[in-house]
Amino acid sequence: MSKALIEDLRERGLVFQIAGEERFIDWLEEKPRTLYCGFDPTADSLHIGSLVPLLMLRRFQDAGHKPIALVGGATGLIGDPSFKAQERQLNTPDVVAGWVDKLKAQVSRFISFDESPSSAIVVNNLDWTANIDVLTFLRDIGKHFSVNAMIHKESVKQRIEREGSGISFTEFAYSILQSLDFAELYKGYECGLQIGGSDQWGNITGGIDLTRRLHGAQVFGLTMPLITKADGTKFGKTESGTIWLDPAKTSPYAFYQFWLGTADADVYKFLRYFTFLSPAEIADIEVADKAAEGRPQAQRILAEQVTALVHGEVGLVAAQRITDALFSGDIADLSSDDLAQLALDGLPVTQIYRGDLPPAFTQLLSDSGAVASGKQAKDALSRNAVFVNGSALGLEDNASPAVWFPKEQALHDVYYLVKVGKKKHHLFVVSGV
RNA sequence: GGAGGGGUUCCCGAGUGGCCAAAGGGAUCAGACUGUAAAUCUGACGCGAAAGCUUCGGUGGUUCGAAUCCACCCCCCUCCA
Repeated sequence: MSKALIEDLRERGLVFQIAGEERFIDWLEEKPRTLYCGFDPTADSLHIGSLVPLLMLRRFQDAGHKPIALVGGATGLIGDPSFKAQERQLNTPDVVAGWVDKLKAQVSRFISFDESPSSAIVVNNLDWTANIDVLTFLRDIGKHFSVNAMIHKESVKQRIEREGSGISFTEFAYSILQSLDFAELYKGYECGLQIGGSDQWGNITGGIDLTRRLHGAQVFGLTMPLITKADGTKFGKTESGTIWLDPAKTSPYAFYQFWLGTADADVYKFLRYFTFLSPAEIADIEVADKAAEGRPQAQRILAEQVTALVHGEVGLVAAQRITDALFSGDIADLSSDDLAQLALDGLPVTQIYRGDLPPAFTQLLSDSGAVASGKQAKDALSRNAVFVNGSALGLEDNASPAVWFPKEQALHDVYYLVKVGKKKHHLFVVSGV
């Protein structure tokens, strides 16, 4: 069972390093084990960077093990310096506490809570760190850490060695807190494995050392590779910012579109990372795509799988409905209800009275957020890249509201669907005379 | 506390009195080609429809004119104590 799990993870390329590798497989095979992964509240939502570890917890749970999702109510107050170029801004305790609650709900959706032995647990490390006093911390915990070893960790090396940066004691001590988490979870839940991104290696091995010193126990660590894109740009960011897991911050439609836009060079790898499709199924998709002309199927499958995982079937259907309407359907066929639904499903929408329309279309577009600035709108207009309900506008129309939104062309009297460029859509609801 | 080095437009990074809204690279946006790809080419890239307005850590000052010079202050880094 567990051998098959590790084999599957290796095939997917999800195993970067294992701490304690010689004994790890046997240990995992022996009986159902407890493992954990930490998620620090650095915002009011997780983003897709946390998806791989979340799914990893699920993969272990599916193989019969018990996952613990740790939300870093304490570590989130400090800030993990690992591979960060700069010291981070501290957030206030009540803000972090609010984020902890949101993250708890979010991580809970990816692992299952039944009454079985492998039922998941969510914990907050503030529970065991909040009341440690300084002297106890320094004497009982700090004594186990060698500063000599800590400053040589790759994760903080840059901050220590490179001119122009630096690291506060606060952040430097972060890895001690995370190490303590592992030891505490071992003590409280017999948790014997911590998983995390490859940047967490130093923090994980710190926890392994501490657990051995405090409890004389051998525990393990497994890291996942950093997710990279073939073009070298950072994974998980787009022009409109981070891709969040919270549908209020990134709509299911935008989320679906993000995955649909995955580069060919990355898409099969991402299928292995982000879905539960077997490596064999994924290989079949790749073969079929190679044989076929035109657009590969992999992006669509990836988008469907991941959107369903994160936003459920309902979210996926909504995302696809908008996608169909905007990219392949005929917008004139959309019913009034459909249009209203698109707005609810995440299509950006602006309501405005006809009399309040600004003097320039570029201004309307930038005010509504459809474009980043009037300059961009102007550029698009001059290249005939702006469409209202399917007909192109030019730069010469910029100052004539009657041309942008002619009454007789309104869909259901009030709707104007504006397209800027190939992919950006914005719905205007224009009322009044 | 002492000595030295820095803070430039989203990022990196040039720029030491006018030719600077500020080189170059990256990122981003739009067009062409396409598959809502990639690569490539073209254009845009502080804000503004425009006239024009606002930037180079902050505040004052010198000057016809300052990102560039002066004073004070804030922040970061290195070494020393």
